[in-house]
Amino acid sequence: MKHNRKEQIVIVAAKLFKEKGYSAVSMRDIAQQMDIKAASLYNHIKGKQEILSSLVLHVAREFTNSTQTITSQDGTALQRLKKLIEVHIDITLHHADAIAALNNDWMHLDGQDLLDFVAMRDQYEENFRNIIKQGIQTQQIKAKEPEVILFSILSTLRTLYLWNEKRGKLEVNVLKKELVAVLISGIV
Amino acid sequence: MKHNRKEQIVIVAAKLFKEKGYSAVSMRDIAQQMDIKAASLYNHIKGKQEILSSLVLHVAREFTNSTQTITSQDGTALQRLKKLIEVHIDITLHHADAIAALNNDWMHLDGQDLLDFVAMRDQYEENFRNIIKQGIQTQQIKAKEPEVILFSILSTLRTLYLWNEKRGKLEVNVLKKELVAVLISGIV
DNA sequence: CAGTTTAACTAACAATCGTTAGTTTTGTGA
DNA sequence: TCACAAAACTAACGATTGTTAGTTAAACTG
Repeated sequence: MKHNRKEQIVIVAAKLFKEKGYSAVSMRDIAQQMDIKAASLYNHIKGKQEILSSLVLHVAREFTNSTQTITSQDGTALQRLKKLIEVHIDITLHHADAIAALNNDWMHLDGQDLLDFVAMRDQYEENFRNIIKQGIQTQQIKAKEPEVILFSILSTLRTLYLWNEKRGKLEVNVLKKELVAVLISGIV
Repeated sequence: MKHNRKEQIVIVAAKLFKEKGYSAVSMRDIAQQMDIKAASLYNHIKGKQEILSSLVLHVAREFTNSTQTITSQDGTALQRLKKLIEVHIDITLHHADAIAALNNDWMHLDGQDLLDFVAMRDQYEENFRNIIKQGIQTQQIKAKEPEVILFSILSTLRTLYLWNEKRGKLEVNVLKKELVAVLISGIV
């Protein structure tokens, strides 16, 4: 199966990108990890850039789709915010390695891939921002600066991929509950 | 002044590292930004690695020193936590570019520099963790999992360098107040 | 002004980079 | 078993990497 082999390459590459970053990982590094020679990779992929864009755009699309689903359903701003956080956690845990590239290596995308990614990322943040603003309007959320809240929540979620492996992994539902509580209700 | 010139190189390099990451920035890139040739850089520095370690270890030491000052002074856990957050914000705004390398490129340090950095980082986190645990013991902090709180707060602080430039910079004291409020008291 | 250091330069090095071409091995289906 | 496709291989390419050697111009120091 050609599909299968390409996926293997992408998965292996993601792990290496996570450790050293896209630029510091060579095609020979990836090949070695698969017990083949670098030239053999090109039977399955067009080049290094394709590995990165497969990795990044695939997860970015998942984020985009999930958010649109949530905003199309009804519920209060706070309910949506909770749902958004939970979905973000799900995607993160399911694509732990790819998230690293999405966070740190997206700027090495080129051409249309870069434009597409930035557009999706902006749209995702805008969605998040609107839900927060809506929560402030309906007085479910008390703080004044929506940007600070957006920043705080998104930073935490985007860095989750690092902490989840570092720390003896909590059960998913426990993690969700704790994290939602801390992000929404604070700690005091 | 030799010192001055080296500092200039480090500052320029930090800006480039922030944009593309350590590995994607060549000595020729750095030189071009300073309007000299790459070979001329070596009149002032030993090599690329020295730029990175100057950058990263200097800021890491600032974090370490500040934390030790705070933990040596008295105050409740919550007061210390607030102070810690405020100092972290100060250092971040004062070394906006270097923070990027500290967050994303520390793994490219080598030898003793890498060991030193990891040790300082671990110690910093351990300090943070102890203050949170102390807050839970004295019941100033209500949440159960200290690790989730530590993760949430540190993630936000470590990503601040990205948001502060992106967003029309708030006045420092406003930013501190808002951020402390969101991180400590939540948003509902 | 003479002497010396500072900091720039040109040229080149070995190593490594992503990638291509051409060839051989492996596996599959008739 | 034979034919063909898939997937590995070797060898090499031009470009770029960090870095060194040797040289020259500018700037202090006596």
